[in-house]
Amino acid sequence: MPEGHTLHRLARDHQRWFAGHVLSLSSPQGRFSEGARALDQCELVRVEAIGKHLLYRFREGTIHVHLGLFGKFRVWREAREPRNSVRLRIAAGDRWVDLTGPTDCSVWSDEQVDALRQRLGPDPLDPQADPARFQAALARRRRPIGAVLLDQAVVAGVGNVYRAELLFLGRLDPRTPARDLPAAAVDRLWRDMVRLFPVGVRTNRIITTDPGDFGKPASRLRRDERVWVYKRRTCRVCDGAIERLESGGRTLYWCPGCQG
DNA sequence: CCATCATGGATAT
DNA sequence: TATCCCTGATGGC
Repeated sequence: MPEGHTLHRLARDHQRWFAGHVLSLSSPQGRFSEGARALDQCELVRVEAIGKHLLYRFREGTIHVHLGLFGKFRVWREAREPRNSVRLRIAAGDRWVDLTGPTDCSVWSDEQVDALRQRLGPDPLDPQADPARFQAALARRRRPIGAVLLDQAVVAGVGNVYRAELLFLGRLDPRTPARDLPAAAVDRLWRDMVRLFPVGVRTNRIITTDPGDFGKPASRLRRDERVWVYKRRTCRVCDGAIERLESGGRTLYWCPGCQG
């Protein structure tokens, strides 16, 4: 789940449930006890997402959460004992939210938040994002586009599923050096992100196909129907075999017949 | 029961 | 490029 859309969806939900409320914070697992205590019973001002990062802003400080590969939130509508692995529990009114397995959950200063903004590339889910920064970053890199799309300093929020899908939609060979891409291809990558990420936020799933093609609503699509290549065996377009390629340290799925 | 794998990323070399 | 960290689901024995 945790590519950029997941974090933006969480920010939206948690903003709705918790902003303006005084929160009860705890760390049943114990590894965030100090931070939870520091901000316990403070009023949450707002929740925001930047790329794959989640920020809970209080007047007294900010809680930064990065889910990594394993992080997960679970939501309850009635009180219940948290499992032992819960790093952070947030409670207010009749909502209980438990966070397990994050790469990071810590209290940040405003300076640290600024530094994060500095080091991340433009986030296609941010209405203010500047596509020129994305174009410029690609023009500077000779590494393969497949690896470059995972670099959060180039564009914030893309993960292993979206990168495979974006490359397929653009019919791009993942091994192409980023700076060799024609302007039209770079343009298309950005436009596809701006088009698809909000679908991810809305549905809380990565969907890059057109549900209409299957004659059913997005919520009813099977997993292999929601994507063009990721973890698929055959290509929807040419029926050729989908191949796996190690790229940027992760497994990239692509169709050699269609891409390139 | 245990090994493997996963939508991520920091750090060491 | 390799190693490590975070957790949980799954499949083989």
